[in-house]
Amino acid sequence: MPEGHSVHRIARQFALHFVDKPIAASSPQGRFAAGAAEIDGLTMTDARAVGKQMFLEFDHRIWLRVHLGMYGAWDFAGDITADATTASANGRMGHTNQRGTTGQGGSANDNEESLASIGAPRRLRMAEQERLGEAIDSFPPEPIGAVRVRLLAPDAVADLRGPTACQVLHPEEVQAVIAKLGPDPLVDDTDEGRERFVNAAIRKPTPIGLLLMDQNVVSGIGNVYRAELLFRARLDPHTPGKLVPRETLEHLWDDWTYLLGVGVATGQMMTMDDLADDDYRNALANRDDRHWVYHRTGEPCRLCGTPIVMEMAAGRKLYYCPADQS
DNA sequence: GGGCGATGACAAG
DNA sequence: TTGTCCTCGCCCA
Repeated sequence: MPEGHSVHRIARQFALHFVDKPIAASSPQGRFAAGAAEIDGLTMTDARAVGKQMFLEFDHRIWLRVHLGMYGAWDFAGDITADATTASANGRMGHTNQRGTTGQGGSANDNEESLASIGAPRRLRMAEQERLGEAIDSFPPEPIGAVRVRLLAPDAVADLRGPTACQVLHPEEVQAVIAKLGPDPLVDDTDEGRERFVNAAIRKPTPIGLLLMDQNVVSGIGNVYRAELLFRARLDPHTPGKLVPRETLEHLWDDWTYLLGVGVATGQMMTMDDLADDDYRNALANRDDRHWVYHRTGEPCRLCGTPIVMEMAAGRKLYYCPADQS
């Protein structure tokens, strides 16, 4: 379920608390026993995200590639970071609460789960959303559910459940995977990334609504950001890529860059940032009421009142305003 | 306590 | 286009 912003946040969690630490790897569920054995006892040397994929490096020579797919999740516990999410007037970008700080997280109506800081060792689930769980009474805690792989550092542990992909790769294999992916605003230089995206989209007969979801065209966009980006651009999702003006494609890239930055900073897919501060805060707090069109079938468009339309596109639900996006 | 949908991605036909 | 991977939270009884 996670779109690109979540994966970058998870990679940051690993960078903060697992990189440069020796890792005991295991597969409590058993399905990844062989892979876990390959990295068991090695030191994690890098953690990075490209689009929806995450790559963890061990001893500068071997990588673990993880893709969470629809329902994958990482459960962290121990010495980890819970990011504070604030929507205060001067704090839209949020801030990172390092572990162990007293963490008064922000105003009272913010998301209390995201805001709490981790004083005592706690569980933290990182998937499409982040949820702070109960304190643990011993370390490491027992795995919960079907854990494909457990990565245990001296003071922190990460359990992976339900991934689409989890495999050990050599450096050249990692390069091959990354080479096939479209640009990621947080990985690729902006000008070069924008040009790659535009060139990949501008001649295609494929509808722009499908191109934005194609990870070979641009990395990290999922069903929520797809719908919201198209609405923000007032663009008809059915428009073939070759009929979308270059400047509109450039704008889509720039807006994706912006939304991804907000998402990584706050942990929220906040796409209605041009509301007044009070409304913005309210939208952030109310998860069902924070998007322009996503998941709003039949509800009035926030701009023109026309009922939002939902249709299936390549097996996924596509939401748009038939009046504003025409 | 059962059924269903989900913020992916892929292969098969 | 459809089926499959695989898991969980939510909705409804």
